[in-house]
Amino acid sequence: MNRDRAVTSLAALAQGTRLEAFRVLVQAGPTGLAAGDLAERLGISPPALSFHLRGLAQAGLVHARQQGRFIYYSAAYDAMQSLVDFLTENCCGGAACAPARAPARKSTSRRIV
Amino acid sequence: MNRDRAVTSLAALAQGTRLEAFRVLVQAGPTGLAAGDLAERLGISPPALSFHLRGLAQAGLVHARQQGRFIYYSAAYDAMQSLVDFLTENCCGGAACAPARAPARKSTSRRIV
DNA sequence: CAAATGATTAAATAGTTATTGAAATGTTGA
DNA sequence: TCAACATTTCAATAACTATTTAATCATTTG
Repeated sequence: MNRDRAVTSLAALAQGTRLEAFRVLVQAGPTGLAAGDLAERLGISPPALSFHLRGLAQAGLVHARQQGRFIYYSAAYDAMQSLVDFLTENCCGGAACAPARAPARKSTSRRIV
Repeated sequence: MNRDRAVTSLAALAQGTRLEAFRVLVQAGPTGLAAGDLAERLGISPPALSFHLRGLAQAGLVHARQQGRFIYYSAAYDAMQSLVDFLTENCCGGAACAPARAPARKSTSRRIV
């Protein structure tokens, strides 16, 4: 995992329909779902689903396999785990993360967010 | 954490400059960095940084505090952890989920606080 | 108060993304 | 082969995102 791949993966998940599709596939398990079933479940048109699945597949977050006239999509758990590992690595400069969980200091400085 | 908040957070991280900014802040620790220092470090203009920090702040991934004329930005570790938890929850339909839930092979970095 | 500094906001623009309907591709079974 | 079905690709458009320059806001200091 590197920055560009992480951006691609994050972008793939950073959209309501795709995040929902991915989560449905995660819960569907390794067998996955046929594209048509997934489209119906999400309430979107087949071309719309195809567009979004393309993004997820390019990011490596879902796998597709053809079975007869159906194409089954399933979640790529390992890719998901790689992304999570990347996001959480080098936290706190590699040092102990304890300081990060210290309550926000009530200094004279003004909190603006 | 819900779907919409997750999408906002993922979108905030799904851009090279913002992901890089966030990672720099994560490594900078709880004190964070002044906006100017961060802009210089990333090699982008102040307005560009302001635009990107706004996205990260709205997603709750960074905190800002004013100190004199400087505004210090720091990573919100707890928000990051919430996102990671959301992404990995309900994995495999709640059933046994060895592939995705196994401890990270090369590190123990999944938890960041 | 005025000047200087750090940062944000505004306006304009180029580039990217999502959505829709129509057409095309590929697979199965009569 | 032909008809039916599942899915994808194409083309057009609307909406959103990122970047730039100029202007504005806020804080400190002379």
